[in-house]
Amino acid sequence: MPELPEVETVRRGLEPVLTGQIIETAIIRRPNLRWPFPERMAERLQGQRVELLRRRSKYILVDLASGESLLVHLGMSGRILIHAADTKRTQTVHLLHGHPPLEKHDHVVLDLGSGTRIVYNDPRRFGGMELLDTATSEQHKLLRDIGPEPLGNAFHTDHLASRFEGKKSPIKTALLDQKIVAGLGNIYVCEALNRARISPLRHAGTLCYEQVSALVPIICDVLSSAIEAGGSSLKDFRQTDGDLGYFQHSFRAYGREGDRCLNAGCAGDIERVVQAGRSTFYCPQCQR
DNA sequence: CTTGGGTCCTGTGCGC
DNA sequence: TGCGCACAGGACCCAA
Repeated sequence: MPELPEVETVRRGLEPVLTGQIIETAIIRRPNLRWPFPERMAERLQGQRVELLRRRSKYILVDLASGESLLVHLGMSGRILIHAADTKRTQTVHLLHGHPPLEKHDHVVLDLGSGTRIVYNDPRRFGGMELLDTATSEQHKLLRDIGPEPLGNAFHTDHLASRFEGKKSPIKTALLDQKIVAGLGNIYVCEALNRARISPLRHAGTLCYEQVSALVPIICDVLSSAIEAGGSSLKDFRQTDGDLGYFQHSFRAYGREGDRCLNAGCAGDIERVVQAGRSTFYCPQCQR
C-alpha cells in the first residue's frame, strides 16, 4: 500500500499529536508482524517522551528521549489511526479516555499522556517495527543501503544516470529498487514513467542522459503532488484521521487499463502488463 | 554481482 | 448463495 507520499502523510498526521508527548502505555497484541517485535518493546516505549518524527524512504522513525528510535514500516496494508481522547464518551460510558473497542488486526496501541490513542492496524502483516539507536539509525541494516530521498538534494540526474549505466533490468524494476532511489512503489513508478513518456519495458541502461534528466523532476513533481493530496487511497489507505487520500483521482496510468492515455496529443490506450510479478500500466503509443 | 521468482499474510471481487 | 482463483500499495531471500 503505502509508498513515500502515503508514509509522509502518516508522518505529518502523527507529528502534532506525538511530538513532546509521553507514551504512557504500549500494548502489543501479538508476537510479530513480518518479523518479531523487538525484545521488551513495550517496556522500552513506556514512559518515553517523543522528541521527533522523521521519515526515511517508506519508514517512519519516532525518536525517543531514551536515545532509541521506533522504526515503523507499513508494508502493504498497514495503517495508523489517531483516536483523540473523547471526554464526552468518558463521562457517559465511564471509560478512561472513551476510546472505541479495538478491532481485528489492531496489533499495537500507544496511549499518550494527553489521552490520545495511536493504533497500528495491518491485516496482511507485511509491515514491521524495530527499535534502534537514534544516533546511528542511518547505519542500521534496514536503512544503510537505501538510495537518496527523491525530494532531497542527493537525487539528481547524475546520480540516476550513473545508477542506470549498464543496467539490463527494465527501468520499471530499476525505479522500484530502493537502493537506486528511496520511496517509490508500483503506483508512482507507473505514474512517473507515463508522464515522462518512457516505456517501463526499456532497459534502464538504454536511456539517454536527456531522458534521465527529464525524469528526475517528473518523479519529484508526482511525489510532491501526491503528498499535497494526502496520498492515494485504493482500498486500505487512510490518513491518520481516517480520511481518504485523493491523489488516486489524478492517476494517469495506474489502474486505467483500457482507458485513453491522458498525455497531450496521444490517442493511445493504457495497457496492463506484468513485470517482476507486479502490474505495470502504461501507454505503448507514447511511452517509448 | 545481477536478476528473476517465490514467499510471507489477509481480504475482496469476480466468474462460474 | 457458494466456491475457487486472481490480485492487492512491499521487500526479503535464495537460486541461477
